[in-house]
Amino acid sequence: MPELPEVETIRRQLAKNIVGKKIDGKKITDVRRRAKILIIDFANGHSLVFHLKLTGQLIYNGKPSKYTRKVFYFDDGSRLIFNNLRKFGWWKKIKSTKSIEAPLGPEPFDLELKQFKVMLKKRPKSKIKPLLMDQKFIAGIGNIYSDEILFASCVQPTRLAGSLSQREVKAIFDNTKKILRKAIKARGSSVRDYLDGLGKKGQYVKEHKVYQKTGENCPRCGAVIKRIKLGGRSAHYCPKCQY
DNA sequence: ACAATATCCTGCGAGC
DNA sequence: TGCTCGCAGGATATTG
Repeated sequence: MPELPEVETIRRQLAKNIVGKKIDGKKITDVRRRAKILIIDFANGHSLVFHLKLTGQLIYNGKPSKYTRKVFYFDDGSRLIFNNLRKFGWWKKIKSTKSIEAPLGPEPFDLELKQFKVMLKKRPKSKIKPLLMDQKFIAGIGNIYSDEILFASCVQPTRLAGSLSQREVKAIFDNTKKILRKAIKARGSSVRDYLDGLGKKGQYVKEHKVYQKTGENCPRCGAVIKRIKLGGRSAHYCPKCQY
């Protein structure tokens, strides 16, 4: 499930390989990421935008498979394949990315603690996990990293934003950046379908403490990891050392 | 303002 | 073996 670290990994790899090349005579000037959306900019101001959703893959010089929905060819003969097994992902060509970027919340790495506190104050009745996953609230966090961030912060996913202590808010803020940073270093989490921009698996699954660890022992206190449904999503947490 | 649910789609593993 | 069922889930629309 590509979230911020996975899309950022792909972005970096693609940027290295395709900036300066051309598709249909149009020169690529940049490869950007906003939330979980990957953006390829062209010199004429137009962009190709991709959302990988659950099972999307963007692989530079990848070998097409039965799930390859689109292949982009570059002027040097290299290519970019877009795989989309469950067809939730999408891509399109647009003239401006403004309308796509406008509704999204701030990027975690651009965020300051003070601002984060103000954001939370506006949503006191929201449960913290669904809130962290709300792209209009903060960009790029999905089911995996929200579970891991809350575990690291010792906060239960059902806690209301307004009930968090200053200390807990700071922990969530710090752990968000820390975990996302570490996950990018590991090239993301290949739980099932995700592959990076070169077709390789991300290594961050090894660092998962609670995500999909239902029934296993908490690495911090030994209690049994629990799974609950929250807004149609599964939340994994330790009932003993997350409060 | 918030929660819960269905929806899109396909593969996989469990259970019978 | 081969069926059915539940599950995985990002974002959105809908209903409560």
